[in-house]
Amino acid sequence: MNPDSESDAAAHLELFPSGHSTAASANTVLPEATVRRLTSYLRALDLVNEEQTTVSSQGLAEAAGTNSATLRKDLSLMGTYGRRGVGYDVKLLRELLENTLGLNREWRVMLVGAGNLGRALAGYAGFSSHGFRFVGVVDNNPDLVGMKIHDLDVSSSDKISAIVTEHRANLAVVTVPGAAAQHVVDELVEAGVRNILSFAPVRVTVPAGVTVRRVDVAREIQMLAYFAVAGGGMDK
Amino acid sequence: MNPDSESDAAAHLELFPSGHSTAASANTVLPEATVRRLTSYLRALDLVNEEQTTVSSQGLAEAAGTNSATLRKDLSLMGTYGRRGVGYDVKLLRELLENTLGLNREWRVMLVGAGNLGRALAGYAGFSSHGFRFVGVVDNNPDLVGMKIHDLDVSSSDKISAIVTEHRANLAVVTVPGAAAQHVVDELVEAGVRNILSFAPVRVTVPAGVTVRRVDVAREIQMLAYFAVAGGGMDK
DNA sequence: ATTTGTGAAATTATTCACAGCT
DNA sequence: AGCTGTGAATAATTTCACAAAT
Repeated sequence: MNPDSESDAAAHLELFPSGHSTAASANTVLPEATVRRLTSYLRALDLVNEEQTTVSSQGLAEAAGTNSATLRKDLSLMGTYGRRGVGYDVKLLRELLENTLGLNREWRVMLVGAGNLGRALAGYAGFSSHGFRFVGVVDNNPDLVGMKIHDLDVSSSDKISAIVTEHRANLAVVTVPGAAAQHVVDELVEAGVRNILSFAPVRVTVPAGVTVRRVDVAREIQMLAYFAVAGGGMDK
Repeated sequence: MNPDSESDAAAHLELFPSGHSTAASANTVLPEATVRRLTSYLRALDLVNEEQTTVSSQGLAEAAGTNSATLRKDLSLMGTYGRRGVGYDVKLLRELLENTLGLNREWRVMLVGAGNLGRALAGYAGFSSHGFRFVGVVDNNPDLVGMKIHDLDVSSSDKISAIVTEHRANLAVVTVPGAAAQHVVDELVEAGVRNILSFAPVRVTVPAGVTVRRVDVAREIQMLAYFAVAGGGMDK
């Protein structure tokens, strides 16, 4: 199973069950590890020299923190054609990655939870530059309702459904405490949201067809602690 | 290589190179995937009934979102002994997990970046409850210097080294913009910090022996977008 | 009667290495 | 000569399935 994804929506069937899966094009779902690296490749593309119109698997892989064989395998899964002896066209590759990742669409994001974390995310440039636009913010703290966060009015939490509908939100970011998370997610799902990024430190359950990805900060710092102790990065 | 870890410090040698790696006890470094799940098991333990003194691999795995075989394999890597026909002792298992993950130590955490994200993390209860204590906060925004964040005074960024030394910080959390990240990390490393959790959206380079774990929020939302599109969770 | 611990099998992911194109 | 695309080889991880323990 998928370690960070909490629904079955990401665990997919092979659409060409038998042998001939050569150059799968956009039909097969890519492995999660590959998708993770695709985001790195996209970011690494920003680092290539402005004048450079082409980039080698070697060069890009280094910037992205992998090796060239992995990169070529990854790209070949999307049916990409670089040019032998030359490399990959930078512009084309960026488009391919953006299309594959679904960043060419408009994602209308509903933010639930307007605390420090929510505010940090609402202001994060890395979202807006890739098609993610916040269309609504709610919080159940009355002190926050009415405040403005990056041009958006904070509404009361009982408006979730209305706002999702009005702005046709197709993605939600949840930054509420663990105790509130399941309830909030239920409401979002009920309102029709099928894609949720949750920062709450609990596992939530959702119906089939809904994907929840979780960012678990506590887990990350715990894993850091483990490798520090096990790997000798612990002083005294 | 390790997808989320940016130094070699987490990629370790097998300490018993040849065959007999049965019941590895605390000597071998665990696979990253196992460590990730250990954090889930620890969290799932909080969900077991107060009166329940023992838990089965089946029950705990379900709460943690895996299957029982994986859980038993994971625990067996730490040389654990549950009791056949009975299960695992809840209290003992929690201790084992905390010890293994290094959560029984005191982690003195230096926070660099006191923006919304930094403040959110400084106030996050999930840290303090597992041995992570913030000992200093710096920011290079003069407006923030002198402010208090959860009992800590925000200092100017040029105090990094002094504060790390004074409080013997052994872990740092970095929430600065990408452009500042490498510089900040260099200073932390120079000051002796060997374990860094970075939220900056860039890859940083560090000397061998220093571990950087990165939490990349942009990546997570992009991956969510991919699975939404590829998996049919995209309306219209 | 349960439930662990673990070899063996199956599956998945990564890396090698080189033929084939430019 | 340089660099991709990809089968084949290797490595890592997960799952099966059952003997051993209580």
